[in-house]
Amino acid sequence: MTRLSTYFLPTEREPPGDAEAVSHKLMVRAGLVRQVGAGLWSWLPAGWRVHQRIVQIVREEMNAIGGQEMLMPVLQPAEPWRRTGRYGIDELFKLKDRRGADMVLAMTHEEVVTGHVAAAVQSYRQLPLVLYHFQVKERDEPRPRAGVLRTREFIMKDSYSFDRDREGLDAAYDRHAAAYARMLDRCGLEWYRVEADVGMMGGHGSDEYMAPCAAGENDVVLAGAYAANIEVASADPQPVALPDGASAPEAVQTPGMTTVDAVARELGVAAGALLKAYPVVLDGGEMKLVMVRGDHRVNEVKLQNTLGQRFRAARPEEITAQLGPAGFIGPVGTDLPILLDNAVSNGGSGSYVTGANQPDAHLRGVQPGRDFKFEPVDVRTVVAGDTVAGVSVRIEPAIEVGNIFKLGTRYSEPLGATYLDEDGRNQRVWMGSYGFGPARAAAAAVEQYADENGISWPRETAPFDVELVVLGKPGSSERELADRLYRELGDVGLQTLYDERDAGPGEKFTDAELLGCPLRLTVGRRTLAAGEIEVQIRRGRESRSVPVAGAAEAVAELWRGLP
RNA sequence: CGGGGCGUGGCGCAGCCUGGUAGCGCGCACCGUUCGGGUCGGUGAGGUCCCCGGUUCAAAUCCGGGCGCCCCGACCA
Repeated sequence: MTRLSTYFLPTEREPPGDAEAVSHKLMVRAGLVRQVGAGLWSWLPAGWRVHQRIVQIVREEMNAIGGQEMLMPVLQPAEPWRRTGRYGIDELFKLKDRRGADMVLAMTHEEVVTGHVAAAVQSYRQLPLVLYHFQVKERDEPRPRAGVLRTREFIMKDSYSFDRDREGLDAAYDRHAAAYARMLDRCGLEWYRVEADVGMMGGHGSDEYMAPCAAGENDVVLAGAYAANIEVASADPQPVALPDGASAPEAVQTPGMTTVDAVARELGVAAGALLKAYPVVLDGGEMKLVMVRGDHRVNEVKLQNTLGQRFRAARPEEITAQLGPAGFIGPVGTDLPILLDNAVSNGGSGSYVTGANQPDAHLRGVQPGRDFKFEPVDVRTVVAGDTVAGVSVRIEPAIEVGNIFKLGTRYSEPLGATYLDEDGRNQRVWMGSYGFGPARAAAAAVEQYADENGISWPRETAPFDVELVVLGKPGSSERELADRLYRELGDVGLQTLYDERDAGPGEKFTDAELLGCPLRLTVGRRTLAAGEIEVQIRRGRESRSVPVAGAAEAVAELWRGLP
């Protein structure tokens, strides 16, 4: 129960001059957050209420799957991070204590939680376990952005599952997925679960929870039941018109034409009828030639996963030495291993244009298989126009609000988390980790539901259930009734923000719609004459009236039916 | 890390090019007015012009260096 006249809710008429994202502008204007430095934010009282509500939803759903809440420190010794090989991560904040010991500020808590389990768990009888906490994470991001969407310090729920084996992990993972679906629904978000990159750490599977919105930093590929992060998405390519084949490749002069567009225009063929060469050098020094359609782009994450090892783009002098001048290279006549993207058709009657590995020349009439040997791969980035099972893909920006990950023995091995099974044999613990960002969930809700008047919170995450606005001068009969209604709203369990400031109606209405509580009650002369109170539903701004008698209960009933 | 931009009362901005008493709107304080969509009038407070150095009789303004912040890209265990 909160009176606005004494509440710290500094609203602004103008957004920060440097804000771009809707959530950034509105969360600052509504008085929810304030910036302290790049990627560093304070949560003011109303904003913190939102954060706390989301935390509580997550807590309830984690407890429902048997999670046990605990707390681990942000400041940690560096040693376990060295053991797991994560000390070298650029984003990891590193510091020394007064004795000169190396310390880190944790970006996640695998090292510490696994250490506890390693020390305390000896028997299969102590497994499985799900441990979690809400704790500050520190990440020295190269580029914080968009208000609280990408920050250097943020609170995350991270949970960790510990099981005897892969089957146990799979079950824990599935339980988390079910919990995540419930918590995201309760947060009122539109969301997708998408296949994600498991990253260089290997691992056994990963899904991301994405909230689509304009300010999102990730692209998700959607087609019917298919949903994947564009980093790992696969789809069937849009068809392309190919020139007829020839009996053999024929060289054509293309002076100075080093781009796909220039060559396609000169030869009068579609960009997709060209083969683009992307030479890469593997960790061991071996060079391979990756080929994709001219209208496609190599997806480095997919290529990484295909190669199964680190790689870098070849340097111009390496390209010249092994193939030919950059801009004119191709797969014909080279001994390099060739990886050909699946979007390139082979076996048909059509043919492609490629670089000739000679200055100012391309080859046309090239047919994969006949003119060069290759290994088929899927390494391109999905584009609009592609299809999955016949359905055209949509590509939408989205915010990652959660990520679940099958770690396997990635951490239990270096940190020595083992147990004895029934036969007395030492076995490694199988782990999963599961993150969720309440701040991002809050920002995503702002992004998804804001209108030209401000924020429109989902029912369960709003800072208050109801904002009660009283009009009329201090001491008027409206004030008296509103004071009573304020108490009654509390009695029926509604969290209410009471705007009893000595301010004009316009200012109060504007502020209420900016803050975006699901319901706004107005006590004023106009409807009071008819024995009624106005209730505005923030989302859609539809207004209706309830009788003064029994108003609080009627409002509570209305609130329960909101999204 | 590459590219671009910004830094002037609490917020949003002008002034800088062409050096000469620091301005506007909103907000804030007080008085009156008004009370269903940021009402109106009056009075007033509030600024190391990001920092350091240089040029100059004189620097918010010109020059050099630094710091901070934003946007695009790269990156994002």
